[in-house]
Amino acid sequence: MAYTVGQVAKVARVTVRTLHHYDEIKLLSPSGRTAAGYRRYDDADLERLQHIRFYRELGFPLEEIAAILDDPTADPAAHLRRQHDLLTGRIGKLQEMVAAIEIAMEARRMELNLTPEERFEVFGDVDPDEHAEEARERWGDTEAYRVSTRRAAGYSKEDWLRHKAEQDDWNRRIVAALTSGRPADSAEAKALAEEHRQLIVRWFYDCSYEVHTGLADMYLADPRFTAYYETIAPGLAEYLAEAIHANAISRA
Amino acid sequence: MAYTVGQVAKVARVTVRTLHHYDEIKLLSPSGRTAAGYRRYDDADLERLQHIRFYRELGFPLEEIAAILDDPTADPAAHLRRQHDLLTGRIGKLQEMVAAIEIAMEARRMELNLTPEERFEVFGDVDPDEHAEEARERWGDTEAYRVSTRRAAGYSKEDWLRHKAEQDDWNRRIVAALTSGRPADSAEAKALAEEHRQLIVRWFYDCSYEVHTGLADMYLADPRFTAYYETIAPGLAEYLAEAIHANAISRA
DNA sequence: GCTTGACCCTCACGTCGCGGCAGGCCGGAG
DNA sequence: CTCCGGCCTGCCGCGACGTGAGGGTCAAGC
Repeated sequence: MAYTVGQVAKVARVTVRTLHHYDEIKLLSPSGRTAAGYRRYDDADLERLQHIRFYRELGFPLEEIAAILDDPTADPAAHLRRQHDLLTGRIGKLQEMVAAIEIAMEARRMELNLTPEERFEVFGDVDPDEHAEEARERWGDTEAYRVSTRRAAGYSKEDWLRHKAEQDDWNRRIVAALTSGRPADSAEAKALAEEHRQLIVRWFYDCSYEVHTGLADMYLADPRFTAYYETIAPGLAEYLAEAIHANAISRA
Repeated sequence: MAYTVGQVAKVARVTVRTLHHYDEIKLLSPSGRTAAGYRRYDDADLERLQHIRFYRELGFPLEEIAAILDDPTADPAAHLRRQHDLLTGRIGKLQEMVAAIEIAMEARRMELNLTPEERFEVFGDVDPDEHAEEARERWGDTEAYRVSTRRAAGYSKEDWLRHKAEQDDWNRRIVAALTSGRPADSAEAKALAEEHRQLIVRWFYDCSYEVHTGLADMYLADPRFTAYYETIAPGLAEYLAEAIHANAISRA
């Protein structure tokens, strides 16, 4: 029930120096000392340290942690609830970042560039300035920049032409399927959805069925992607999204 | 296409000082300067800054970020893939922490204490020491500590007795349902599952149907919780878990 | 042409959360 | 009694900026 600094450090995965520091700033002072001046920690100290570690892990400054832990109106259960909320919030934020990365990957794949503002949106809310004022320039005229980044991506010109040919071929075939009235859950449409996924895997990044259906939803939710598909054929975004979902389900 | 420090700082949500710092350590030097010595950033600089921000957000030291970004063998697409992987990894870690919090909440609810080692398990892998050597002492004899923490939780003695009565009543009724052979997806069992959830909500923490089914899985996966329910009645852990799932489905 | 205020520059010192080492005092095993 | 590992208290250093101080720059309005 009583532990030395070393023991505490080991079990809590912190260094002895850290415990000294916490003692110095009175964030966590051991409940007692031995005659020789050795720090003695008890179970309550360990519990406090666990909470400290938790908030620290989430990036809270030590001073704030002290305020949280010394708040007399918060019982232990409240701390657990708060931690639970914090975690789910963080997870949500990270999932948004994942979504942003997937957007970036798809934007790259479609040779569609993002404005600087869009590229940083993931890191927080934008102050509702103009924002879409200069939205026109995101579609055009940066051909030179595109070419340069394309070179940087490590593809040779021939690779790129081959990919473009495959992509064009696929485009033609899905437009044919759409205009000929084949339902989006038909075997043919599903096969085209699967080909779409394979195209991504071969040329860009590993795209599981889960990620693929995520993309499908994105095509509908994000006007930039919807617009991209709509320029190929009206109704294509929705058709493709449905086919992707049907394909994913039938492969599960 | 050309930005001043202030403009970059605004769009990237960093301070001017940070940009100065990145310039000092040559992590991100503006592509040019004006005659007066003003820093001028271009789109490529912004792209680099975006990556820097990303890795920084995930806690990477600047030096390492420089190494990652200056690695000539990594094309832009590879960065996106890497970032995607990093994020999903982080999410996984946070979800484990959520699970640990839920365990802690349930452990608290059941008056079951965790050993110090268990309490810190969430923060990383344990070196496979003895670990369960002294597992016996986690079940017993810390009555005094329990009482003290219970007081700290803000419940009065009467509150606690009322809760205990409710809990005992529920215990009796679910054991009756189990032994009388009522199927776990019967209306009666589902009602008892719902009561279980309400009991948690009233006395401990907000427990959605989602969290509730999470608990059900935990009762089966974690021997500590299984053992707890088994001591009340053999087969109860499984029965309750099934009833909780059935209840959650029928409420969805 | 001149002021004014917002923006930019370069030092340079301060802060936070420790890491790491020096120099010295315990404490139990042999 | 003597080790060796562990503990103690300074104290300096570092990474990633924050925060002025002291001074030049630029576009807008008079």
